[in-house]
Amino acid sequence: MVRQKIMNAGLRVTPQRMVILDAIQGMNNHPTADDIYLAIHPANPGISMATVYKTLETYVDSGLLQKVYTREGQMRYDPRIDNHGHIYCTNTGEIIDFYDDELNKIITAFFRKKKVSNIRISNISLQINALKTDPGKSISIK
Amino acid sequence: MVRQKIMNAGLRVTPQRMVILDAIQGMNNHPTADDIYLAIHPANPGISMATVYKTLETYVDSGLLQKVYTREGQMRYDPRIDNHGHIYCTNTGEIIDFYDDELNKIITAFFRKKKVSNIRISNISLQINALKTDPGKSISIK
DNA sequence: GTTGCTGCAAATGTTTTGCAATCAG
DNA sequence: CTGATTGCAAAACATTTGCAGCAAC
Repeated sequence: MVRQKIMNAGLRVTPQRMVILDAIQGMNNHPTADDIYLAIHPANPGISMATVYKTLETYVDSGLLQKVYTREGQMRYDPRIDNHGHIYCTNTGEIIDFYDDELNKIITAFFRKKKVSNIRISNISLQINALKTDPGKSISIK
Repeated sequence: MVRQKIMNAGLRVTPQRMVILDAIQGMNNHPTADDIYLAIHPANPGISMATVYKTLETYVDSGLLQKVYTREGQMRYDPRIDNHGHIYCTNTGEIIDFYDDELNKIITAFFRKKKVSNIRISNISLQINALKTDPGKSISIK
């Protein structure tokens, strides 16, 4: 399944690429390159940091992953590639996915009726900055 | 006027702070720390890079500036602190401000009617990824 | 066989830090 | 006067690069 995804993206299938793609798909925390390296290192001590970086960049270029820019400055990677937003918790540092179909439709409709000139919009996402009231519990928007 | 803003933020007024705040307010390109350093350097060769970084960070903490996270990884600073969005031009690398009052109202209304639990939303902004059709010309959304 | 991928170590670029001297209030 | 701010140089950190060897197709 991971192998298929890599092939479909037109990339060569290597053991390193399979391990890395598999790892990031099992995480839902928007890991950094280092997070991924640490996660795979015990079982794959031979895979280098440089390979992790190169592979992630390759995946972003191929559309298998998205990059998420953070307040802290280092890049994070996101296995979800649909048009979803992110909730940045100011106090806990968490980045939580946010998706709402209705809101997506509203925003899409809004831009469709606007006169947009000289650009082709490829994707629109929402960035929500928020304070987590109780850091121990999870949040919800329904 | 710059002096007043610094005082109102509860900060000590120093020549360096005045120069830096004045410089960034005259730019509307979301400058990096380096951009600001280069802009002020000719007239103020004594102001160090470290001071530029410390001062910008102080301003962000005090709410005088916003940080903008970029695809390229380095931080940019934005003198606009209202709830505005950014258009990231994939091909030119530009970051253009986007503000629409109607859209702001739509999004605010949307979240007001939602059940939001365990967070207090402080600010919501839109990130628009787009391709500039003609890199020479400017873009518009009306 | 050819092309692209990997790992290493070194390089790069940005941002932060420790600390003594200086300045604002 | 006192505590905050500055400048310097060094350090820290994330990410990229060059290149020789190796692996995928």
